[in-house]
Amino acid sequence: MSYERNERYGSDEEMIGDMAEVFRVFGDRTRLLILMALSTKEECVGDLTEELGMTQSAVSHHLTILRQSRLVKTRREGKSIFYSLADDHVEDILNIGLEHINE
Amino acid sequence: MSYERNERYGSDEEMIGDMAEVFRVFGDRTRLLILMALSTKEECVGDLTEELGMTQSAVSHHLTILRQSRLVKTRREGKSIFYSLADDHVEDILNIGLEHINE
DNA sequence: TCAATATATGAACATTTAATCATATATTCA
DNA sequence: TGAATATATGATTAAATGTTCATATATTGA
Repeated sequence: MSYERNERYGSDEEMIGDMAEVFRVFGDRTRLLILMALSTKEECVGDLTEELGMTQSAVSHHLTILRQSRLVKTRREGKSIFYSLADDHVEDILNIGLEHINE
Repeated sequence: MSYERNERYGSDEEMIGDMAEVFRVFGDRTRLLILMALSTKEECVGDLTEELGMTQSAVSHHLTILRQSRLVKTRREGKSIFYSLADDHVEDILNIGLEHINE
């Protein structure tokens, strides 16, 4: 395997930086729990908060990070905001991480 | 997809924690560069150090982290220690991260 | 055995990160 | 409009992380 520069990136540095950032976002227990919860169904912030047993604020901060990394997308319905995985890549990454630790 | 408990793990908590830890290790620019360098060939610490343009100490600290996470393995040859990727999973994870940012 | 070379380790420091608390911003419904 | 509910945001703090510097531990060959 060789890691060639992609057209979308002006430099390798930039590409590596983005890659590291994505992995860093996955590298948190709470965010993994959120992503796994969302892998079966979309869910609103309140339900996620209850499920995770942490403060609403903490969950919301993590959701912001996940949103900024484009790993999740949102949909508003009345007062609630429903979160779901942005695309199939997210599950692929979760699965490969799972495979790795279960090797 | 559902994330069921694996036999190897006493609890989901433990499994999630391990997964987060693996991703966290990938979530660093320098470590990604090391892993990518090692994806084509084994390499000793000195060469990696030169290639990365950082101090030998910094590189060594990162290598320790990679070793502890079992992402790389080592082989001594005289005074040099050669590092290489531990298994195919490592490249799989790199590739999927690369795919994600190039989506 | 001693000097030279390659690598690892520990302590210190600066930066980043996650959690919390308080509060702001929607949205609904009476 | 105003109260209630759901979510987001900003400041603060404690803990984790990456780098550096100094030094320790192998290994080789003279």
